[in-house]
Amino acid sequence: MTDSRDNTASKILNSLKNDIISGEYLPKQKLHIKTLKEKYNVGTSPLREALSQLMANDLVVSKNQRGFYVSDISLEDLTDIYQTRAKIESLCIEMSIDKGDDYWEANLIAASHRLNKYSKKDKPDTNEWQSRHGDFHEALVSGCNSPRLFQIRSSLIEKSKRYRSLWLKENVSNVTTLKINQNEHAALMILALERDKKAISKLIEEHIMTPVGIIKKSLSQL
Amino acid sequence: MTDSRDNTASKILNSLKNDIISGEYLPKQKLHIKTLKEKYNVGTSPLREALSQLMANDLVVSKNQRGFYVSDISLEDLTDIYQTRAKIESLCIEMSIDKGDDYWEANLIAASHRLNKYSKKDKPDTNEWQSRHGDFHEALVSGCNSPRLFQIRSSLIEKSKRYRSLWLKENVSNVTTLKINQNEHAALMILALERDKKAISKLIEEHIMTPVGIIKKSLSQL
DNA sequence: AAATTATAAAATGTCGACATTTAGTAATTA
DNA sequence: TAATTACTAAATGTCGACATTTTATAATTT
Repeated sequence: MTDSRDNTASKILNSLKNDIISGEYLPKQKLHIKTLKEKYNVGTSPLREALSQLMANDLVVSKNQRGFYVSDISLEDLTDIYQTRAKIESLCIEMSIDKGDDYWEANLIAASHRLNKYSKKDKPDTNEWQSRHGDFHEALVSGCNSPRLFQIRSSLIEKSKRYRSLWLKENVSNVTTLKINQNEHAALMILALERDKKAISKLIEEHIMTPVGIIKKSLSQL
Repeated sequence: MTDSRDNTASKILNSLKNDIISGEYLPKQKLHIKTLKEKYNVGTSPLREALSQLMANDLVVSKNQRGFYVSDISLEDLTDIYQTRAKIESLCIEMSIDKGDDYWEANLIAASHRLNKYSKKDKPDTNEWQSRHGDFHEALVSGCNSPRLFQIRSSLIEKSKRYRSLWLKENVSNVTTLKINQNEHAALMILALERDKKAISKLIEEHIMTPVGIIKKSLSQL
């Protein structure tokens, strides 16, 4: 994972990012330079460089002479993130339908199969299910073939994951919660293969917005 | 502009960013730490922190132990940037039409008027025209009311500006070139007020893609 | 002469130290 | 007692120095 050719800043960037996304550091939490230096075993410069990159990613904010903080969250931002994500995802899929070839179709069917099989399992592992779930959605959009749009999509997924992590922290993760929209996935694949842009746009937006209500409820109780 | 409360990294970040976007530093050009330190009169740490943020913005890349470089450009990326920008702009406008109120309409009419008046001027200043042009397009999308989507839009505009700067460097900037799509602006406003999503989407995408052919031609000659 | 090796110069990335600012605590005043 | 002030401790942001790596140049070998 971490290439030894990478410099120290690159090395810790991912750890730091994951720790924020996974909710180990809470919103608004202060990120003490000294503490982080000890935790990640690095010097000042690489650490600050990593934090600088996270600032550009909106995961960290800094006030001059008052250090770094995990960026704050809000109900408005939660909605905005997910809504934007839904629109972007819809856009990606529409472009996929326009441009997607036989390989895109085949790949989609394969990913769908892998997700389906695992969803029927007796004692499924959450991480594995999430991995296959992610792959399925990526297969849906992979035909759009726009690096820049993918980048936007990834960045939004990261930000939304942060909200979901905070919700999962409160509510013990159970796969059944994640499986409720099982039939939606089947419908998405069918509509994709039928190249029904209008219908799939509507469905994917709803699909993505599904967790918002639940997370919102959980967050407003904090 | 630059707040004295800001730290050094924040201060030079904008200068550095503008110098890259405006084409003062060319694609793939090496950014020597020593040279930059002298030019911007700063120490190592703030400079590297600013460069780190620009890395996250895809304007700068770094190879370990081989320093920082201005990120490369390509015809594919040019197309991708503009195409993505067109889609995002279309999305913003559609949302504006859904959500936009009387203030949005009024603001749009005002911005259109300012652009119109200036376009008819005898000896217009390029910067002033560009400013009013930018304001008009911003007025179009301002009703969408999604900070995250705006952020994406801004970031794409920055990246596309870089391509346009490189083209302008070759071809002396003349306002007439920028004015050719005058009537398109009028049409955009009318369609916005008529709330014709389908028609305005089509037009805005074409409008944004207009310069691509010209810039492409210019770049492939380099 | 071409290719390889050895040497010197330049540049990078990291660290620790220092001055400055902020935050926290005790002392003073009203 | 509450509020203000003075003081101490902690933390930040910046700099210059140093070890390491890379690049450029010269010397050596085939």
